[in-house]
Amino acid sequence: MTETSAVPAPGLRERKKQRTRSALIDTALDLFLAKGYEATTIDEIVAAVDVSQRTFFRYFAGKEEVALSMMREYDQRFLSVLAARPAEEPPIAALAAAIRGVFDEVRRSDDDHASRFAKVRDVVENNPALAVAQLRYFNELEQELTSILARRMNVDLATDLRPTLIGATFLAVMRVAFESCAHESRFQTDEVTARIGEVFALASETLPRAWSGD
Amino acid sequence: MTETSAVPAPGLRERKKQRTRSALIDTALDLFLAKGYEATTIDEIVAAVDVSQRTFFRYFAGKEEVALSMMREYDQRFLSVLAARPAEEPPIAALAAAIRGVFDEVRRSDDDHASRFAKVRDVVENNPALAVAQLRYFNELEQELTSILARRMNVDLATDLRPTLIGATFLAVMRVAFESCAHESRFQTDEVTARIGEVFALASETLPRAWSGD
DNA sequence: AGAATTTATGTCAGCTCCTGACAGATGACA
DNA sequence: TGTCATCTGTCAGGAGCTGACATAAATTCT
Repeated sequence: MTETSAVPAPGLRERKKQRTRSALIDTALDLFLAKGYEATTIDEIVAAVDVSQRTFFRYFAGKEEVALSMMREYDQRFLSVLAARPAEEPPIAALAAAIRGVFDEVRRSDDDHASRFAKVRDVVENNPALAVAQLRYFNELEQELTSILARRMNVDLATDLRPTLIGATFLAVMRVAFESCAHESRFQTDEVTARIGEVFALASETLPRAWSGD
Repeated sequence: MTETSAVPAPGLRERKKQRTRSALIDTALDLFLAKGYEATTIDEIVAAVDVSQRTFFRYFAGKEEVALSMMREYDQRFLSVLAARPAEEPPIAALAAAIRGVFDEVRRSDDDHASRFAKVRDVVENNPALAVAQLRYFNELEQELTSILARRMNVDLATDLRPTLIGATFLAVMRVAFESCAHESRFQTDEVTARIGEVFALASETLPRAWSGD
């Protein structure tokens, strides 16, 4: 009953692909949770799903990707929500609204997503290599984010550094919020959104003061 | 004439180690510049230095480390300069002063350092994998930085998120400065310091406004 | 429906990064 | 000089990842 418009019929082939992809993600996450990320080998994952190793690497560029592929989906949603915000809105307000929008979507979606999300955060928090990979994702997100901001502010990225500055500091603040949640093992969406609100308020109070030379 | 106290005599063994370490770094960087990072294999590096592969991995945890080991040294200097700043200084001012201090040191040191620095930035900028590793370094730096800030501000890191916020945004701004330099292939220390100054001024003007809801 | 074409998957062979275990070489120190 | 600690080399092997080619399956065409 999930209807995404402009997609007449997924087709058997496409459905099978989605199924294997999901299977790979789920069993990988479960194995990571059970045995740890490093200790889990790709051979074990593909054996459990009953596909060849080569197939795995056609779906995911590497072992990290399968763990973080979901994050990327959320990032993409965030960006599209942001792009849809009215242009008159000041940058930080638009960013805050976009974050809230994504969490609303997640909350409304099937429990499946929420449980996967919790698993991913759990796995990532307990593994340095994945934390690094997550940094990379944040970095990619930052680039897409700044280009959207530049469009909104109607300036050129190469000559005007303000979109870059705002995007970078915004994501830094978000990162602080997420990490403080992780540090206290608070992964429920309600807790996370609440924390984001707190950190946002704190940032609005702290940063202007700090950067104006106080 | 560089005197680090409490080091009576380096000893032959220690000197040899330093020599191998330096040789590995230099030849690695040169090979990276000549053939590219990915295309350069560890076997080639150790062959050029005439050491076994096993030895390489005893000096560096991985291929990335040899390229970025220098960055880490600068980071350490930055942190120690920061720790030495007077406690009355506001956080951002102390951070700015520490950055300036490190660049002064670099400028005063042998040309060796400067040329290595240029090589490193060149190699890193042209390779995604290294850019990722650099993100990791930035992240480690951030943690050490925030704990120093917390000590300066005399608060607890776990309960007061302000040091984390300030540290994260400060490094974000520095990153913007560095990346804008790299984007224009400006690696001279004078150019970099000048750019840092500009970005700092821009941040002081932009961020307070953005975060106070303008 | 059957043939033709596209596309996903499997197999295999091989490269590179990285590690553990053990043996040999070399500087440190009495 | 001889003992000891430490650095280094060699070997074997596992894990991640890729290219090339063949097979199987789904889509499209006739």
